[in-house]
Amino acid sequence: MTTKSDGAGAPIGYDPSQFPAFAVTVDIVILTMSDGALHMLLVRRGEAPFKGMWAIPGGFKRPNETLHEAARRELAEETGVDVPTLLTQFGAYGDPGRDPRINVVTVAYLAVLRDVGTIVAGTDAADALLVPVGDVRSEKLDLAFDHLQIVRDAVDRARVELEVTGIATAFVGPTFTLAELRAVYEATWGVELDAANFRRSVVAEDGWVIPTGRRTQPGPAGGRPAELYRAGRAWKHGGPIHRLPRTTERN
Amino acid sequence: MTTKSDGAGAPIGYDPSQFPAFAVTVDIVILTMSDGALHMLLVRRGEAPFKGMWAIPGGFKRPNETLHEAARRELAEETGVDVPTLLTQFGAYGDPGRDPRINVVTVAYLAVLRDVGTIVAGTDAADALLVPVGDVRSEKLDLAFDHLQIVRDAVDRARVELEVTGIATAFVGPTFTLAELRAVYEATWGVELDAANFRRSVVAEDGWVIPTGRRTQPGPAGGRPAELYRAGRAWKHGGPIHRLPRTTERN
DNA sequence: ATGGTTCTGGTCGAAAAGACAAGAACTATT
DNA sequence: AATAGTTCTTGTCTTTTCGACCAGAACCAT
Repeated sequence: MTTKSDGAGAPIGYDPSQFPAFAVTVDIVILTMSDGALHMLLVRRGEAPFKGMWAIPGGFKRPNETLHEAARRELAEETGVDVPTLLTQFGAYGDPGRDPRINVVTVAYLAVLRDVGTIVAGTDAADALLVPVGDVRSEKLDLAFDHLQIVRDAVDRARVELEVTGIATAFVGPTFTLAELRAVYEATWGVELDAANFRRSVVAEDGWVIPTGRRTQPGPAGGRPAELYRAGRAWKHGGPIHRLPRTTERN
Repeated sequence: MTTKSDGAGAPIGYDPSQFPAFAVTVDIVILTMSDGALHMLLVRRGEAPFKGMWAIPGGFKRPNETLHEAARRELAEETGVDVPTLLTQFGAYGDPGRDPRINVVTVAYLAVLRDVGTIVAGTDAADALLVPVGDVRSEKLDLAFDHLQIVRDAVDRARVELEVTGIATAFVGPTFTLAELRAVYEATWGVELDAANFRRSVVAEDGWVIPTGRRTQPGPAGGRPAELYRAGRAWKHGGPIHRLPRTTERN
């Protein structure tokens, strides 16, 4: 049994055989926009348990690295992408039996990326797949372990982050139209926003987006060419809150 | 080394000797209001390392319990308090060397409680102390391990929760005045709010607080007796956002 | 030219935020 | 008892923001 003699936060007078041993892993949920819908990256498991099922990329934490470094390393190893700052830790999962063989506690990270092509480049493409998040959340796609719960939490967190910080610009390219940016909000929230009001709300926030002066080519259906913007400073936690305009009934 | 052959989220074909072993602990930051200021509960370490220093209560996770259960159990063991729903996980910490002896990954929880008397009752009072959070954050009080960082993150999280959910009512008693509730916001945010506007903002939010019809005894300085309220439904994550009124320049 | 589509800017009413004044209900002091 | 000081509550006013909707601008297709 554990020593609870002094009530301190960490074990006292322990030796390595006195506490239950756990494996610690990190899992990374990669979100990205594709075809106007929110997608995420999955990998297929090649061995038991859950052989053949889809899972979130991840792996063991090593003793000589931080959790954040482990997540960054695993992501780089499996996808070839280096995302130093965009990794956000959003939860730890340690239910007994979540891995049928050993005791595993996993720490989950969230990354929002814009370019899908460079993501799958570094890994075996046959084992990696970009799927709509909606298919995962609606259980049209079964995930290994408790990864469904992890994905749900990841999307919830992404919504909050989207509202509080400025990571929405991480979803789009280095230069983007406000319609693309609006699509990110609409896809993650499942709502429809007024284009005019969204524009004002975004532009009014000082330094959020910076106009480049250039314009896009209109789509095949025509339409007025949209102005191109680039991302301003991306706010960290604790920055001012950016509320996105709500939409109400319309007639 | 770890197998990264298939790029799946958890180890494949492993056996218990194939992955680095970690101890997993849970730490609980207990926040409460006392004398109009935000306080937190600390325990004193009786043995090395960090002997004699203050630390957050916590302890080992067991293999047959969830992280949440572990936090709840450790909190009950050390403080005699049972808080089934108010425990919020807010971070995992696993930097190498954060415990000088073994590899420890800790999962941190946040609890906001109202009644201090019942908290310290269940434990050895000599080892437990309620201190102002300000003293910890300003490093007037040294904490063991990386607990200072954990406390800082806890308060940051509490502020967000306060703004997004209705847990502010968890800080105050079962029945409270709006001035007490306002003090919670002012203490955690370090701002001053207009009493009249705060009242409206809180009462307008439907079901947030419920008037009891009774009144308080005025303080020694007199003053009009305040109406007593009790907490309405406490909103969970995903509920409507309650913005607290901002205060601007005054002259 | 004409109609359809998409982005941009303008306006207008409703709602909310914030400042401030005034009243209400108490205690303490003279 | 009258008065002053304190604290909570209510009222009102101005300013800002939100959300809806319309009209124009700039493109495509036929």
